Amino acid sequence: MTNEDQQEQPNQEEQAAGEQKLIEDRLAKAAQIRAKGIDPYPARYDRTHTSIEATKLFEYAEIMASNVVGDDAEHPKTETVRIAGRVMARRGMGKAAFIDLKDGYGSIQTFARQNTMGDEAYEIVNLLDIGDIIGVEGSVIRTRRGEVSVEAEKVTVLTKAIRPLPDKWHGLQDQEIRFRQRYLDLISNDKAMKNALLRSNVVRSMRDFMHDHGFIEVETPILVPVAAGAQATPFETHHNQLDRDLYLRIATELYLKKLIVGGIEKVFEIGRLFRNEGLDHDHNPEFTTIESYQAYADYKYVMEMVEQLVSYIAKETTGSMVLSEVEGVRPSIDLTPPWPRLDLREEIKKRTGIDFVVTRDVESLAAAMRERGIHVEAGSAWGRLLDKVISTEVEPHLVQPHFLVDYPVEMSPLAKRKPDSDEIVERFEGFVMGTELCNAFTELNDPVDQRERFDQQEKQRLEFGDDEADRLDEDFLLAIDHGMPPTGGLGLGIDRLTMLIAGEESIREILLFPAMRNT
RNA sequence: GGGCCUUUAGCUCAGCGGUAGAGCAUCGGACUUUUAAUCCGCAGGUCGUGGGUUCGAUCCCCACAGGGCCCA
Repeated sequence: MTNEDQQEQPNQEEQAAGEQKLIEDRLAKAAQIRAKGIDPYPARYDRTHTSIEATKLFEYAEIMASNVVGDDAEHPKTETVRIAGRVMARRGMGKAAFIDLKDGYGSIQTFARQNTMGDEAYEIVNLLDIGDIIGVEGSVIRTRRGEVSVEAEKVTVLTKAIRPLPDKWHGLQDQEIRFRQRYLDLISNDKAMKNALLRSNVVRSMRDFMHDHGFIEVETPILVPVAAGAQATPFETHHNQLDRDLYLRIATELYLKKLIVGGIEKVFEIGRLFRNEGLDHDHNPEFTTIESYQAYADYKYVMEMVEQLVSYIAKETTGSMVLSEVEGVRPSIDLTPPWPRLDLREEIKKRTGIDFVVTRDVESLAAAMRERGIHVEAGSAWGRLLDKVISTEVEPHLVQPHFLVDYPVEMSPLAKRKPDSDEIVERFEGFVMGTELCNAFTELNDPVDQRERFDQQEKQRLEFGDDEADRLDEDFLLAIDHGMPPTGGLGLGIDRLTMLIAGEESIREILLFPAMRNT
């Protein structure tokens, strides 16, 4: 180690300033540990208990001891345990020290005394820093101040950290560092860890639900020749050997429907989608959805499944279908089925007076919007304008869970028309807290109609320069030419669902590594 | 794309025309039951970057970059 040499050169040591000084101090301690013949980065440690398990073990011992008479009753202690974790705080007192240890499950205090450990073994305690990862072997006791603690017989350095942790009291506040170095957020802020665990539990309970309902989980291509199945701008890439341009998928929809054609009658995929669009509090260029398709079901069936699924996940992850109020963010949200179904046309009429069946062309809809002070983006297609009306005038009112039902065909190129209408399709979207949670419809399985809808989208791309218009996928049309049974399909954003359950307002609090600009 | 706020020690934050301060962490010392340990002492900063105004800029102005919040 060169830093040992540096230690002997006071000039260099004095020159080391700021962060570099902190690092050098810690490297010097690592060298001192090595000088004792101890590896500060050993390969493994046979932990016997987590912090939580060790605490429970002691509490049990305490209860047992309360039934006996004598010294054991006054000072209950457990068998020897080995715990491991990160040093979060140190309270040194010369020949004794208290160290707060945090592991992946919780925290526990350790108590090191020179006369318990022996003079030589205790020296290691003085070489510990906040942030180091250590193992502690000893009995679990309760200190005079009442804290359950592992009384160290042996302390093992498992990893010497050479950079300091954020402030132990204020945690990590800097949002930029929280997102760019999420590990620091996880170490310092309990909420970050809580959200990470919640995300995992949401996905797990979602999988459980789908499997319990007989769905088959699949994985379909992420690199695709046509970015179809949704209205969004894709990321582009290139396969060198095939010398072929490819795209990152913007939806899993069309591949999953091919599997329906193939006879997998209940199918779902949980996976990452990529959309080349801006970032804000609820958009990230990559995000995770579940899409599911069920043969012989229609959108009404899917609606019931969604409210069952979402309320089940809430119950599994929080213990209740009623999400509690989050001060300054939202009232309590009751996800208990059934959720009210609102006819889209009626709801828009109620909120704005606009009847989209009457204002059926761009000019009249734009005029009606201007009349009501709704911003009209010049050159927009009719469907885009109506989407604007819905998102600004209707969605914000849908704080408690609701379904908006029956959309105009222009906005829904993959959905089946209602039997009694050429203009309306069997589609719904679920809303909670004023934002879209899911999108679902009875799938269009008429190959002739489907081709016309794609053509319509292509026309929209040309006429209105709508880069996000859905793309014609011949391969998909070929598939449904062979016959796709009547099918109900669903797409639901998992990050947004987790936001909802967590009571977070930003998707960046849920994504462990949200997209960031270059530094 | 537009507006507003923000960037100062490793972390959390003050300061706002006369080239910087606190708490925690670090470092040295005392301390064998503390838990934001305590007590004494030291050290640590191109004040986001680049221009400009000024005798003098962390502070005022402009541009750029990162972050945040609104709007589109």
